Amino acid sequence: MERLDRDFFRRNTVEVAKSLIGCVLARRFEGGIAAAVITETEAYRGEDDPASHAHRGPTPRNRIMFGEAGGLYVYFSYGMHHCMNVVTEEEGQPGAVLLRAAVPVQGHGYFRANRPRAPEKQWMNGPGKLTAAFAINLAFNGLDLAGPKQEELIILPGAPLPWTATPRIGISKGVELPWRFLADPGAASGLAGSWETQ
DNA sequence: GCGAGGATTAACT
DNA sequence: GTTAATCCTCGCT
Repeated sequence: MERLDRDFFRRNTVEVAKSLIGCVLARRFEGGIAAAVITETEAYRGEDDPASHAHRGPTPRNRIMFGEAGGLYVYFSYGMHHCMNVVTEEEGQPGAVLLRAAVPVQGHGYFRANRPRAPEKQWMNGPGKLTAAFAINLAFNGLDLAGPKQEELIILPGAPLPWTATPRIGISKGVELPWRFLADPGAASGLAGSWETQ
């Protein structure tokens, strides 16, 4: 199956965030592949979005958000967690979709190894947990998910899932924008058993 | 150079 | 429901 290409990501950030629900995040580990269906995303844009890291213009940290669509923007937060985003919009226009949660569908052993203390249902039901399960860290910042060369981390198209839009979580500004998208629990549960989001 | 705060999580009471 | 953990980034001096 072919990965999502740059044209998929080079669109309005909110549209990409919706479209990613149901798509499959796939990671190549030594010896095999692990994959999970994306069930929760949030859209972050630029000047019009006070909650976005890109709101006040480019900095060394957020420069990836201003780059080519399909890039991976990883940042470190609260002294202990990483969060991963996919860059959207035309180059020069900031935008990224935060991947917040997913349901494992392949390579459970890898996820279990990366989340040794958590039960399966809580392996990746939050942004920090998702990056932990996929072993994503700052070394992945700037990785080109749409690049035909790299095989470490890609996103594959999946069956579209019904979703709901809600306000974003954990932010103090821009709280009124309904830019969080989460798969309908019923639809997601058919993929790999029940799941829940905190 | 310094200080504040953060797109969170897990372990408490 | 409350809070500690923990460190990078940014903005200001």
